[in-house]
Amino acid sequence: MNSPDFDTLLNFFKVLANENRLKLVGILSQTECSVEDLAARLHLKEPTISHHLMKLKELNLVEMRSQGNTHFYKLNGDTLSYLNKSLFTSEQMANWTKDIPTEAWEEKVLRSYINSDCLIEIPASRKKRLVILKWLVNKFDLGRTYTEKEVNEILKRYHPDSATLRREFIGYKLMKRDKGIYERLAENLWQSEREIMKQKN
Amino acid sequence: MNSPDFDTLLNFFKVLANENRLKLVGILSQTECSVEDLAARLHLKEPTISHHLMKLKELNLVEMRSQGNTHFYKLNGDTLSYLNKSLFTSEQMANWTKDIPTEAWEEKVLRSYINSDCLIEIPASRKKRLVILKWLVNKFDLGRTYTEKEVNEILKRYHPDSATLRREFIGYKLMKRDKGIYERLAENLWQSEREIMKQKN
DNA sequence: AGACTAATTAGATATAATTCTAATTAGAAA
DNA sequence: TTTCTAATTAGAATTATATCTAATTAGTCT
Repeated sequence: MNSPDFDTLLNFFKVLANENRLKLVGILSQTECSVEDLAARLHLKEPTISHHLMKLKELNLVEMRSQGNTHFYKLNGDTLSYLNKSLFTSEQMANWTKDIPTEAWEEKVLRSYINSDCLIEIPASRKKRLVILKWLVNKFDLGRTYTEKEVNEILKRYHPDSATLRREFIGYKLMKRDKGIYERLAENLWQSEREIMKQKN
Repeated sequence: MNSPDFDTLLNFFKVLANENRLKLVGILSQTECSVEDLAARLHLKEPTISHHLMKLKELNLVEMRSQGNTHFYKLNGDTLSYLNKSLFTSEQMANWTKDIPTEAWEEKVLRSYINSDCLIEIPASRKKRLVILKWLVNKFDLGRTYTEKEVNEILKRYHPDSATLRREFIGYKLMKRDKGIYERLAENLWQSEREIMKQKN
């Protein structure tokens, strides 16, 4: 029995996020009831109760049994305990976000600072600058070295202030410099975003 | 640590019964995020995110930490697991209904068939008739016997058709008859409502 | 068959929730 | 100080939800 997906769970919360429906669940957990009876207990009209019971039934939270004209409803405890079982484990919640791209914000930053592959301006905020620098450092090959002149030449294709950008590469640990020779660093050596954010803007 | 009450739980469902808020919980369970970042990921404006985060914060579902201008939010896992722990036990749910009177429907029936202590009409439906008869049988003392004539006299105070009512007392097992002598039966000997409903109207 | 009962469906209205824009606040940088 | 940035608050507009009355359906009783 696998755990419920995002939509099922959302639906579950929506159905239970109503005072009278939650009370219905409470009542039906104790006893089997007719629509008329439930209407009297909650001081609502029968159509309203029917409407709520429909929503509960769609989720299999209640079961119905007919006896003549009367429809008796009761709780389906199995469904409840199934839904209730470890809904909020980390893995479970990670699943909900699987269709939400993590890089949405970075893409937005790139779109707003880069026009037809050219850097319009160097962002003032440290966080946004990192996004731009990560994009720029991709223009350099991994595993080969560059002289300062070479680095400047490549950077100038994107922005005139190559000196600042070159210095920032070092500051953000996207590149290392040894005796005037530059080399791109692997992603796992970069300063974590978390570390960067601990500093001031 | 006692379990949450009805209102807390209802609030919990209301807060989680929203697609974007549930997604926020999902994202924040994986990583700490700024408002700006969350807005980009969910394609919503910052004020909207702020608004949702407020609701989550009121329930202690998220925590906030400031760093300069930026507010970083993350999930408060403790609250989640507290709320998630055995919400739907029978005892728990029984608690929700403690302020809902069980007899609401019976009272409604009484109100509609009895006017200033007089029975307007004998209900056609078996279920409602039982309610009326239970009310009527209270007019007789427990532990003493009545002749048929005495029973009729008392019943006539409430409704002219005493014969029918008297016969129904026997049918519903609210009274017993032995050689023309009637006696009221204790409640625990009555036919259960469940039994009565198994019969047709 | 016709009358009655309980439940449901349809449609209208009232209430609540979501989301936006614009204005405001608080902190950081120039 | 002034400017900029990120977050929040206020207020309006859209959208969704809950509830009711009236009409319909299905089952019973006479």
